[in-house]
Amino acid sequence: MRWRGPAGFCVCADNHGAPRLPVPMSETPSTDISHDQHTVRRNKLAELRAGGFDPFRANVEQTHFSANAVKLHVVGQDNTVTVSVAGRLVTIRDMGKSQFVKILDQQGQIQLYIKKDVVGDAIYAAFKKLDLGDFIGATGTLFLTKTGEVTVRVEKVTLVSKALRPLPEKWSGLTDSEQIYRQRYLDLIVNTESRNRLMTRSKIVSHIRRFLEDRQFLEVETPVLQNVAGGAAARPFQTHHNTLGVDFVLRISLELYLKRMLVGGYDRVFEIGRNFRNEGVSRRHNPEFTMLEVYQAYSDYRGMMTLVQDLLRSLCEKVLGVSEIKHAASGEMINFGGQWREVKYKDLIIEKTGDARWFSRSKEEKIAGVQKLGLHADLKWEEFELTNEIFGKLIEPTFIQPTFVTHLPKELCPLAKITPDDPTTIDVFELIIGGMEIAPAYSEQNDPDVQRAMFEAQAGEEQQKIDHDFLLALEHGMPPAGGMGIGIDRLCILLTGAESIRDVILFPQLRPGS
RNA sequence: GGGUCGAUAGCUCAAUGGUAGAGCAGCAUCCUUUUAAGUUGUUGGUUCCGGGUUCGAAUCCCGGUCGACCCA
Repeated sequence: MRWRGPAGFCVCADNHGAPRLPVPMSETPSTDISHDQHTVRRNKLAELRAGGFDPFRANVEQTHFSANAVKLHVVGQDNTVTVSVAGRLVTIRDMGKSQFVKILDQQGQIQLYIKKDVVGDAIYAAFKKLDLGDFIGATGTLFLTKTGEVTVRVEKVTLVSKALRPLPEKWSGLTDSEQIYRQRYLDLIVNTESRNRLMTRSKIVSHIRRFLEDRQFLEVETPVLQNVAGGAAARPFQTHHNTLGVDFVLRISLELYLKRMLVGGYDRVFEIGRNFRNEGVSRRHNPEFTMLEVYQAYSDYRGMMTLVQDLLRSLCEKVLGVSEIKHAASGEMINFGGQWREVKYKDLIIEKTGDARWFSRSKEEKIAGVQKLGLHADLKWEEFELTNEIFGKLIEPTFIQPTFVTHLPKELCPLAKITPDDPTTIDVFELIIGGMEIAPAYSEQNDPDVQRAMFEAQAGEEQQKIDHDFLLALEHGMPPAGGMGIGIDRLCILLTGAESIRDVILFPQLRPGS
């Protein structure tokens, strides 16, 4: 049954149902508040309600998103296809008795053309009272304008939701980074680049899921609240469960629970989940960040090499539609084709230090060597940390093209298998692209006794941080496996050419505003 | 945690110790194919907050808040 508005409303003359734009009952400007846009809009809202019109409707017909609608137009056949679109009013070009306006929906913008003699005086007058930012629904036919833009010739139009605050300036958008992060929704409305970048992130994550599922990997979800934060070396956030009366920490890694899944017989598993590290905030670090971890039984780190190459190539091709991307900082093109470079960690260090016997030098000699390279050497650091300073500061940033650095010192990760012919290194790789660590992968340690010993050595005086429940799981037997982690945020920085991790996170962590 | 820089109208930005301005947005006006539409007029300020210096502070000094970048 058709809804009929009370007197004073404009209901469309057609028989399609819903009431359309309201016609204000009276002009009621009293004091001049024209400078205060919020008040002006509140007054318009009150006028709508006083007229019995709902400024926040339940729904409106939407047959097409903007880009899909535009595709329906056939050149030379104007006004043959009818569409209903909906979105936020972002541009108004008022020409008196007709207007071109644009609305923004998930796919972008579409232009609408509304003519007084098509919709009638009352609807047209009401339409003129709409504000930038309001949500409207419109139905009409597609035509091509003089300048060649597919446009909806509006026959019916409905105010769907009133905006009480003005939009940021349409040309420059938002530039204040603080406001961009705190009010991301505004950034998404007015900054097309942000919109596209963050939408690309969604597509990347979605494609990763499909890619892995196609290869028989199962997605699982493991606990965020944990008794022991394992799988990485990082300070955890602490929290408390009231009714259990127990303190928990937020996870810093997905690793130990996913390996329990291998024990449980899930041979190929992955999780895309949030990790939390109570550490610094920077262009490359957010306290909460998203990791992909993948485990494949009966594979090893070399199997992960193939997997990650296939995955990244697939992402470039299917999500970005390219085979190489531009490295934002250097401008160099990163090529994802061919066999990626593979080099041993030790060889890189020896090359950089020019010292073939670097790894048998004393700690004092290593400190001197680090300083000689112009780096800060903290006297408290262990020997492997001194060496790794060279890697992190002088080697890693120079690898723009995809590079597998293999056989890292065993102290850098206690969860990988020792290299059979070198007891000082582990069977792992670190994939470097664009000067960033993108993906570490291991031949996973599955000997419970070796694992316990490595945990104990790493924990030092903090033996309570050892996850004994995980070791118990390993004693039940875990298949050999290759495992890999990819920092999704950094991957998105790389693939979208962003300058900061904050640009690929919808709501990056900030101090509370005032 | 340290250093550097920044915060002015709803938004984007001017104003270098002497009357806080412009564009967009808003308000009002003209305009029935515009593309940052155009036209005429017009409203709008706790210059981040708190102190200080000065006849006088957006501007100089001190402290704080928030942000960006660099370093740890």
